[in-house]
Order: sequence, then C-alpha cells, then structure tokens
Amino acid sequence: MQNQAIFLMGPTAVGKTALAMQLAQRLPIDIISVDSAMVYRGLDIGTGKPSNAELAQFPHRLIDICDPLQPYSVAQFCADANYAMQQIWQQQRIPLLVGGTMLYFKALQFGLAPLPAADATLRQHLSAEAQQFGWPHLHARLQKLDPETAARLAPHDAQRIQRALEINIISGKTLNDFFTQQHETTLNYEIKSFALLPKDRAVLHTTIAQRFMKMLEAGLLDEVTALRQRNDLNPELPAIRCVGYRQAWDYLDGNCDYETMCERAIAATRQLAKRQFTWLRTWPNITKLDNSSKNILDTIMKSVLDSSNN
RNA sequence: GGCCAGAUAGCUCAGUUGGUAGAGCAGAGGACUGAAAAUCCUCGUGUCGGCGGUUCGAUUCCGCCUCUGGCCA
Repeated sequence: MQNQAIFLMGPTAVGKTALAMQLAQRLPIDIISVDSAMVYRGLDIGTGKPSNAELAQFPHRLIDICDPLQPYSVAQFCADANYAMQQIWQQQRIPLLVGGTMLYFKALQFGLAPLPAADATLRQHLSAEAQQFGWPHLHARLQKLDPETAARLAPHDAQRIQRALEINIISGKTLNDFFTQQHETTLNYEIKSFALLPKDRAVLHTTIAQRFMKMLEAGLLDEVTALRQRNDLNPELPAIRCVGYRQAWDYLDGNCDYETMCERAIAATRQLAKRQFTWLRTWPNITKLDNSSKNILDTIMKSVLDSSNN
C-alpha cells in the first residue's frame, strides 16, 4: 500500500482548523500545520491558533516551533514537514496537512531548487542600499548580473530583487542556473488535495471582520504588547509583519487611531484571502469543497478510505 | 433667524481661467522557488447635492432650495 497524505487548503477564516479536528476524530490521522504565522511562539490569538485544549486533544505539528526573532522559511518548512510525514507513516497513520500558506504547499508538492540560504548580513546591506538609491537602482544592477530574472521582476519588487541579488552575489550564478538543476520531484506518497472555500466572498468578508473583533476581545493587543516588551522585536521581522500584528504594532506606536487600526487589519485579512483564492483557482488535481455544505466530512473520508483499500 | 465654508468614485479629497473629471484608500483580477499572513503588477463613467438662469455648451458663473460643519444672535 502506498503512503498517502491529505492536503487541506483554503483561505483564512473558512474553518480549516475546525474541519481538520473533526477529521482527526474520525480517521487515523495526525495533523501538520501549513501556516507561516502559527510557527511563531507567542503569536496565538492573531494567528487563529487552536486553543491549548484543542491542541492537547489534537496535536498539531509545526506550530510554536520558531521564535519570532528568527525568520522561518519555506525550505525549513519542507524539511520539517517531510520529516513529520515520515514519522506519521511509521506509526501507520495518515498525515493531514492543513493551512493557508500556499507557497509551502507548492514547495512541498513540487519541490524547490537547491538555492543558497538567506544571508541576513547581505540582506541588510542591500536594504540599506535600497533605502538610499531606491529599488529600481538595485533592479538595474540585477539587469547586469542576471538579465533573465531582472526582466521578469518589476523594478519595485523589493523582496524578489533582493533575493535574486543575494543568490547571485553568494554563488555567482543566476536563478535560472539553479532552476535548471531542479529535477522534477517524484513523491513517494499519494496526495489527496482539498480546498475549503466559502460559498461567496461577501460572507467570508463578514466572517473576517467578526473574527478580528473577537481576537481583540480575546486580548490581541495584550499579546502584541507582550511581544513589544521583549524589546528585541521590530516591525521588519516576518513574525511582526503578519496580518493583524503589523497593524496592532503600528497602532501601539501611536501612528493611527483604534478604528483605523481595525479597518486596516480587516482589509489586510481580506487581501490575504484574495491572494489565497488566486492560488487555489488553478491548483492542479484538487477537490473543491463549499464550507457551508453538510457532507464535506463524508466526501473527504470516502476519498481517503478508497485509496487505503487499494 | 443671520453670516461663512462645504456638498465630486464605496470612503477621504484634488480639479476643471466654462468644452461632462483624477489621486490615495477600499474593491476586483493576476504573478509568486529559503520573509509568502511577505512582495509586486494591472484595472477608475461617477445624475461632479436638487431645481432654475446666463451660454453654442454649466460639474465650473449666477439665483433659489436641501443637507452638513462653524461663527453670530
């Protein structure tokens, strides 16, 4: 029997976590979180992490594995997730990968090129240079070092220009040099992919707004205040750039009023959901499920049990 | 009640020396290889508050009205 894994994707606030726990109650599965924000310790309320009680009943791997001071990465995720899946199969169980970080799913399923790792010092230098001369200036520099990549990047795409330069400076090679080394990954397991989607966008938008208000009631600002009191974190860090945390941090800096902070955080959440829709719209071999329909559990369980019997 | 300032895109506002208008935000679509809850690209027709007047032509000038601020009574 071939190993199998269940991938459960979907935009923020559709109910992925609740569904995952329902499945865990009915099937021999272990949950792996696919979420670039839940990896950080101390970011609980704003990331919609399951409660301690829920985590005790349904343990999630890859939650609370990283300090907010240290950036997590897609490559680290692939290593961690593959390791976790091996463990789960050894126990004769099925991994359920659930979350909304679509790049992580993509990298896990389709692989990554053997690129050099991030270099914090080099990034600092490049950022300082960009601060002074602007990203178009660095884009022009990339044009000389790696014209192919420069051609497909916009002059203000700070993050990708920085990464492309970083790779070139460290290795002397272009991005395409690495991409051609990337051979198609052959997975030793079968993936069952599901997308949990809302029946319509307006409903999701309402849920998103209500959910943020509940997060505030649950003490989101206290949580952010505690992070600020560490004195070693700053808004440039990936953890503090997370939706909700970034806006709350800015509010606590005194840069906007409470109402504006709420509006911005909710809008940022909607925009996150929109980007997740874009990934999902053309995702290959995926079963799309309406989160308001009754037989979601049956659909997934039938699909999983069918392959187990083959 | 009188005076003044406003009324323009879903929101905040700019503008047209009279030729039917454009930014930011929101929204929509898209891209995405070690920061991805990130980063970036594309998309702007709306009785220019209402009714009249002047004019070849009014969102723009004039009058009245409605509404919203502010000041004076």
